[in-house]
Amino acid sequence: MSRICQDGYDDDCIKENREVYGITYAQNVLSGRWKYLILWFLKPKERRYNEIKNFLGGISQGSLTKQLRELETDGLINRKIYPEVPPRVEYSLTSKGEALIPIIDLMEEFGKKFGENLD
Amino acid sequence: MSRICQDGYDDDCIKENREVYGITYAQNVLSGRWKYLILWFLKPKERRYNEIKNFLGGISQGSLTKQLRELETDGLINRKIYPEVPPRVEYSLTSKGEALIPIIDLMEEFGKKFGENLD
DNA sequence: CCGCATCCTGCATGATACTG
DNA sequence: CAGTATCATGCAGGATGCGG
Repeated sequence: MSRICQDGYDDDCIKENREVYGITYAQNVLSGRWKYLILWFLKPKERRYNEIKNFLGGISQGSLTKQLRELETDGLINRKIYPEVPPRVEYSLTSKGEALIPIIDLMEEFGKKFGENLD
Repeated sequence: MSRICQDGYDDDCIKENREVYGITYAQNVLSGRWKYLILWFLKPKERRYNEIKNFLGGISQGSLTKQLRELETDGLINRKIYPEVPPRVEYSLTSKGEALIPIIDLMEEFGKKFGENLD
């Protein structure tokens, strides 16, 4: 999803969205098909690139790398490179990323309670 | 954002995503650029179509109608038509929609605490 | 093993015109 | 006022091939 209110907005949008700025910000850093699941998967412990990829199943390498870079840029995850052969890279939550976990947990509860089948 | 795991998934994706099914479901019903803000705006009381449109500022009529229909189809909002001239339509949260409010509130808090400027 | 570069496609959204 | 219909478009994400 593209970021909200960067262009084409009018004064009402500016005024009103300042009130709900936090919602828009959270939505922006979480925009992306796989980010909720990635954060959820990193919740218990750090994970390697291929662990995440196998967990997500359907994601392409290009997309996974992109989502991980965005999460890193937004300060939600750490990326640690181990100079080994073959290379090893481990991802983990930052404190900012951990602050999103309650949101994700609530979403999980909501879906368990209200979710029907997706098809 | 398109719905996750409807096609092209492999067995891992099925197996693993069942664990996090709720997250995916919540993400699906909330997919759309304006839905969080619409739900937040409906939180205090029911609102008319044009109230929502003015609040959001930048949205087009076509997009707003589409998002409202999706929210209605997913059972998050009610749509009440008053047979007047000119016509009046009021939208309000269902109990299912209200169940999402804690999530939105947490996102607002998160953004207030961690958000930088969007540009 | 963990990427990056490139190309391609679908879909969400916007723009615009029209209507009961 | 609250839509519907149609068309245009930008961008997220997938596919594929190559690289340290």
